[in-house]
Amino acid sequence: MSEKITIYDIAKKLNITAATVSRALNNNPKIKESTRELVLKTAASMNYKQNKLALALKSGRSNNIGVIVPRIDSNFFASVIRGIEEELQPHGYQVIICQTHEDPQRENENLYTLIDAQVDGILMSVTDVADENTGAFHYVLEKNVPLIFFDRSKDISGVSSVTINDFKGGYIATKHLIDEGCRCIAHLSGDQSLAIFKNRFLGYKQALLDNGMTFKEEYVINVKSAVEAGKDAVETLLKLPIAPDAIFSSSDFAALGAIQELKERNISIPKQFCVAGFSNEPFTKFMELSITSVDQSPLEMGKMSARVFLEQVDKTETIKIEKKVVLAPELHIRKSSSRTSS
Amino acid sequence: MSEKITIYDIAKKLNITAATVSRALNNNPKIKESTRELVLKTAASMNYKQNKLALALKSGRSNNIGVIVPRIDSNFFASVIRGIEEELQPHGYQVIICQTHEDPQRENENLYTLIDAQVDGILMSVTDVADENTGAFHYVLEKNVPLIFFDRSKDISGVSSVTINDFKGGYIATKHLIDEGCRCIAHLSGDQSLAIFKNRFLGYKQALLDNGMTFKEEYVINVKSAVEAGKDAVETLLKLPIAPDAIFSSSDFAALGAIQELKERNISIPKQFCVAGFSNEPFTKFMELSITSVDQSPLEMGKMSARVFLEQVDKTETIKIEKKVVLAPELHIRKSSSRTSS
DNA sequence: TAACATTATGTAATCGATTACACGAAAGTA
DNA sequence: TACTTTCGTGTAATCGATTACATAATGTTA
Repeated sequence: MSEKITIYDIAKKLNITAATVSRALNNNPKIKESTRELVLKTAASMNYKQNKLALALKSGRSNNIGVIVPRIDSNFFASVIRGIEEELQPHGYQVIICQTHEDPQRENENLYTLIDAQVDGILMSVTDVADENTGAFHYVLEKNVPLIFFDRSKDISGVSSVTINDFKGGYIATKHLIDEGCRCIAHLSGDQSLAIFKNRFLGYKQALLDNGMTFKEEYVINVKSAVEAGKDAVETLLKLPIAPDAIFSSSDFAALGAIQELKERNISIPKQFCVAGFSNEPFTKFMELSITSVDQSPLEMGKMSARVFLEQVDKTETIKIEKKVVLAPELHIRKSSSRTSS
Repeated sequence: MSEKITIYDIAKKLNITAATVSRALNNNPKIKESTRELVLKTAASMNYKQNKLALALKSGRSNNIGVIVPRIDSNFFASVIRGIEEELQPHGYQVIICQTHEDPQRENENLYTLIDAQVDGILMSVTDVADENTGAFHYVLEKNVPLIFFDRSKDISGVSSVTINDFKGGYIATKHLIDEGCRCIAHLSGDQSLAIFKNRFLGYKQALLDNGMTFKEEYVINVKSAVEAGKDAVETLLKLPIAPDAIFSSSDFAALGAIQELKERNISIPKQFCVAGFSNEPFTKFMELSITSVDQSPLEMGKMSARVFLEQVDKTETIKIEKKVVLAPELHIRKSSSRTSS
């Protein structure tokens, strides 16, 4: 029914060559004004649409960029992607989504697939930072495809990154708990091979030390980012000789679980026990007992990553710029830790 | 540094033609076994990767599919996209994301852009159903690109859709409130030009009538899907001569706002007042006073949409199949409406 | 008017892969 | 031995656009 209209069809109709049509459509100054107008009018009337694939093949640029995340149905990653899409759309780029489900092999496959698909850049949040196998990453770099890490990054030369200052995030959350009068603060940490969790932990530790409090290993519990894990952690913590009176959790979900378990045990929040989480998930502010949390400004992170990509893509290919953007975390103080103001 | 390796490079090295290389790589049976092995080995050693753009241009299939949603950072849409990605990834398709921000013009632009980019199919949730301007949609259909609506659909011949039974969703939620002993149930509705909201409303109405209750216009309030809107609605409802004792909200966010406002006024939930929402947003089950809500199984909706696409794409192009898949909603009963069980 | 500059357009290669058709060589058949 | 298949590979067109180079048409100058 609708045959594809190409520049050859236009050329034939006007008794000129495809080259002239192409030039006319691209506003090449060497084309006579009358010809240009004729071509433009004819193209419109024939409902011509440029075939981007042909253009991509010729130019070597697909105008697609790939985004790799552990999973898309998390508020954080979805917001980052939103930021990326909004920033790149005006520049004519389309965003291709890939998920790793925290599987390093999936991550590798995604990288190869995206390069195969000739994307013009890859923005990603790394899944397994500890994995020594950086083959796929170097493969990307060899192809001179800009690679940008956001949130979770890996230390690879030539790769830019956009992260938040997780150390500071851990620090201000912990400092806040101290300021609220908490004397013994526990920490629910995440996978320490990931810099984000490591730094949140280090920020927590430093805040304790800077404020004359002692740091003890047994108050740090490694948890998965899940409600159940938070409950279990509280159970463990309350068995300690000296029970803590506050928790700084590197995950909002674990913080929620902790709160649920504390309530179960009739421990009053924030009076007897304060809790702060990390990520500022939407639910933290919806709760009746709203949860204090560190915001990571995911939308801004996405936009910034996109901007870094745009900078890289314009540069001469031979120059490797390595830009490290670090965004500031922001503590949202809510009921779960507001003794003074409530 | 890393020049792109093409089949011509392999051909030159082996003193054969690119055609033979292509055939060997594609397991064409006409190729001598020894030649095939040689080519495969050489290709591997030269680190050859097929250029998908060239393939796409030749075959007319990009192996990309476009997904258009109002916004990606909503749990519902993100989950649908997750489902789509997981179902299509094994089939070699990449997912391109577009957002409309509820702007019909953006929606049109996205449609044209995706077709320009030669996607093999478009899966979308419609932004403005009332808009009579279906030009972009027909443009897609003329190009014989499979178009599938999910959740929010528009009635266009030749277009398949995957939705949930919103009527039933509204019905079972309302029936549940009736069963809990509520005598006067209000409804927070959404944009009635969207079938999903219209049907939730109709289900609500029918449940009332089927159970000997009277339906009154003044108990139906049109709200935006936002917390504030829910609060305002409660304020309005409580001013009525006979105040309602329950709310069925077509949005979880409005339901949350309603609950907050009711609590503010010291109305006890669920004893004096029951509330049920729609969408089963993550926060509904996290609340201390968890919120009853209708689940739309977004992941399943995404997977199903992808499957419908896969069916369409294989068929001969001339046959227009129009498949309407309707998923069953599921009511998750929680504290905000559990008088009997709690 | 001859010589030259300028302008607009045509010719053909290119991007990288696929594939209908052609063709030579080997194998099978009479 | 002569003829027909079969097999494996080469030739060249194709997908749709861009662009270096060639060339025709027009204008300018001495």
